[in-house]
Amino acid sequence: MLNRPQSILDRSMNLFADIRTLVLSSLNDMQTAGTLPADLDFANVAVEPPRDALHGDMATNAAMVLAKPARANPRAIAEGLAELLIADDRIISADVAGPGFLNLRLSPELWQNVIPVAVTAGADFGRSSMGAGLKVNVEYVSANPTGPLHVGHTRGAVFGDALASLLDFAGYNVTREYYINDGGAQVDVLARSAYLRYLEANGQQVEFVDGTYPGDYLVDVGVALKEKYGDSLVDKPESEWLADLRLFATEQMMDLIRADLDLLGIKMDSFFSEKSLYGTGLIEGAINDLDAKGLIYEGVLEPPKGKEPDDWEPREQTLFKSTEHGDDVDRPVKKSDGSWTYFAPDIAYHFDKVQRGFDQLIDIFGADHGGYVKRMKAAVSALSEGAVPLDIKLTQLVKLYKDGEPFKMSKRAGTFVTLRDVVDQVGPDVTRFVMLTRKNDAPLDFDFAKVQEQSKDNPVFYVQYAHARINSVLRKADELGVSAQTGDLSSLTHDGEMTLIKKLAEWPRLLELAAKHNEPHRVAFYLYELAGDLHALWNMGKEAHEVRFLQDDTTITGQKLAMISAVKATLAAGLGILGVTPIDEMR
RNA sequence: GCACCCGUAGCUCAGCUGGAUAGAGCGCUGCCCUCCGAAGGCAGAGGUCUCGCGUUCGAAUCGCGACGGGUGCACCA
Repeated sequence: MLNRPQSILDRSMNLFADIRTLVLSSLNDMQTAGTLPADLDFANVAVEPPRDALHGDMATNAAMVLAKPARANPRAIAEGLAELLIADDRIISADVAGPGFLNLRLSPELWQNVIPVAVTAGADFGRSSMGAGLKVNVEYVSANPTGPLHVGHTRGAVFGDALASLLDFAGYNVTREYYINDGGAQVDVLARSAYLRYLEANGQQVEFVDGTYPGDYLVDVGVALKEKYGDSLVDKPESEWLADLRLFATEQMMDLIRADLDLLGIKMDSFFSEKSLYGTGLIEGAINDLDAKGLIYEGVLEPPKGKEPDDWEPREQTLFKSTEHGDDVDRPVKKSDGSWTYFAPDIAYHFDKVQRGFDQLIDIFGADHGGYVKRMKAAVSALSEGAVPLDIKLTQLVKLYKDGEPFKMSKRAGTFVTLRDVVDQVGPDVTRFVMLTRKNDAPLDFDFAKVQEQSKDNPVFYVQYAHARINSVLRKADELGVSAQTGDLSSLTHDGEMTLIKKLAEWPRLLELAAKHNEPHRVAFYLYELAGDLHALWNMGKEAHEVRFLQDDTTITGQKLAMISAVKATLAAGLGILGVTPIDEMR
């Protein structure tokens, strides 16, 4: 997806960026003319949609931002700037308002011009070169390979995947990665549980005591084990089968997880195994690197405060001086018996990411991992000497409801609702969209009945419906032998049309902001608003027949079809990022 | 006890990282609707942005301190 037709990239998609460029060059002219001092930082100069449409099309805060450093009256700067801007034929009016806002009104042609750009680009409309090909690693899901994915994983999976797509769309070179926690004690538990299912397959009665996984999903593994080993492992001591079963069961679980991800259309670029870090010198290498930086020492930690653990006693162990990189306390990398803590392979894994040459790292964790954020950031900061930023996004809990009642059961897993349960109920598109209609750090209520409702308060339906509506009009137009034409668009001047067109023009800017902040939910909210503007225009057509899309005059119809085609392209682009299929027809 | 996240309309949530009179959906109230083009439309009421101090031309947004809610605080992964 890196080689895009130049013609698309060359055309300016972002009208707000264009006008900002104009503002900046005018400010430069003022410097040349001596109206403004030479040494000014324009980084904070913004060109934005105004909060109130009555104020104009765009507003810039340039005068207010520069007033202090330039030691000048903001309104005076604004007036000087207005004079220069108005000379550009794209600007119809430039009015100073309030404390020094400069409200700009743009020519309708300029707005209308977004239509051919969107129509030509199609689902690539808004694609940006902002990321400049920087290599970003997005690590997400990374669930223990001990069972099927559950709802909590689902949110992380959807969020990570949409974020990866968003960054790709914004011009980053993205790698989607899954870290397989196949090195620790939980895999022993898995192997023992699989062994019980194996015994069961061999006709024995077994009991799942505490510390084993009772879920049905291991039944098949037991059967597969019987096929492979017959009864040769029955009554054998653990030491004879544990290693083999760890491997076997982990592979089976990863197949299960891959199948779960597949249900949501998620394809990882890379799976990284924790196990591969052991016995290969990679952990030692990473710790040595920290040691060489003077960040490893032998010491004794203070007891945890406020918890009064009864079994706590001071012990000397190998510690990482994470406090030098912003953590609250130093963290152990080795246990007192000399073996690695779980943190050590995590350090090695992130060291490996740094060494693979990524410019940025992003980890998606569940909210219950909030406690690891600081230490992971400290590790990456130390290992990369501050060169590689690590952003960690925590996804909050998902609360499931059915008709307003909390919903907790799962047939397959016994104790939790699986990803498959959810997708089977509502489908991948609804699952994905709903999970993205909230900021990642806000809890999410997911009501099975509500998300399938066909009404305005269901954003999934509302956005899909807009896409289908456009499609239905285009189909009808096709039957009438009329098609979109993007040459002259001067008939599109109605308020409702201009509102819609201006919303379209915001898309490239919004996309870049969403990518900059790693917030895919902004795309979902934008699509809802865009769909709302389209539906509003449609409804206006009941009264004002001149805004209906299909008119007797085929020239005018062609222009309107171009407009809704542009909306369709934008919806497709946005839904594509969210990983939701735009539908052509409501059933 | 400490750290992180959150606190915006009756409810569920946005609010573009400091801008103008704080928005949407639901719910409520009142009108309208059988439409190329079903799964609705328009309007209205509803706010001390938890509270207090501070930073400045300007704060829901930034800082500090309270208060309230969530999560986490091991040699577990």
